[in-house]
Amino acid sequence: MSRRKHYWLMKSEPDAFSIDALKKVGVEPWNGVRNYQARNFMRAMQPGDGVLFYHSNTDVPGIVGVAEVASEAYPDPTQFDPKSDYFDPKSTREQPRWDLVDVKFVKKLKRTISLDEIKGRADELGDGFALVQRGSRLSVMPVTAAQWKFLLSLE
DNA sequence: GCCAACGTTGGC
DNA sequence: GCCAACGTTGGC
Repeated sequence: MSRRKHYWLMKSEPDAFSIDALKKVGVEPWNGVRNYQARNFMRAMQPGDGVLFYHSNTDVPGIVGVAEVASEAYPDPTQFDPKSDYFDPKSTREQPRWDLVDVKFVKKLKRTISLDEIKGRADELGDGFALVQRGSRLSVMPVTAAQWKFLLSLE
């Protein structure tokens, strides 16, 4: 089954995992997502989908790079590991709660497309872009092809 | 099933 | 470090 390429935005705190860290390892399992909506978006991902890599909780939050979905969703192993911060005692191997996808480095942007700048372009992005919705804490969200194109044109 | 309490996210 | 917004938990 193939389908048209979809686009996403994924947030990471650079202290925990940055675009530079992804560049270094090449491919990384995107573990630790513990939000059902974000998980469901990952379940909808297919290899080859585009990912905007976003740095949150940092001096200048914003889009810093481009990555690519490199696997279908599969159970996040950290949910089974009692020593992990992401351990979930309610999750079992028979019935895992949390999935992840592998994410592959594509490129680092020449500059950060800051959240400030993105907010300033809200009109061009259209309503309901989850990133700039008040109070939105979603860490994985869909991006339309038009939004993808527009955001990368700002680089 | 309601909702208060609590924990987390993430901008500032 | 603060705190608003939001999701989850658990008592009832």
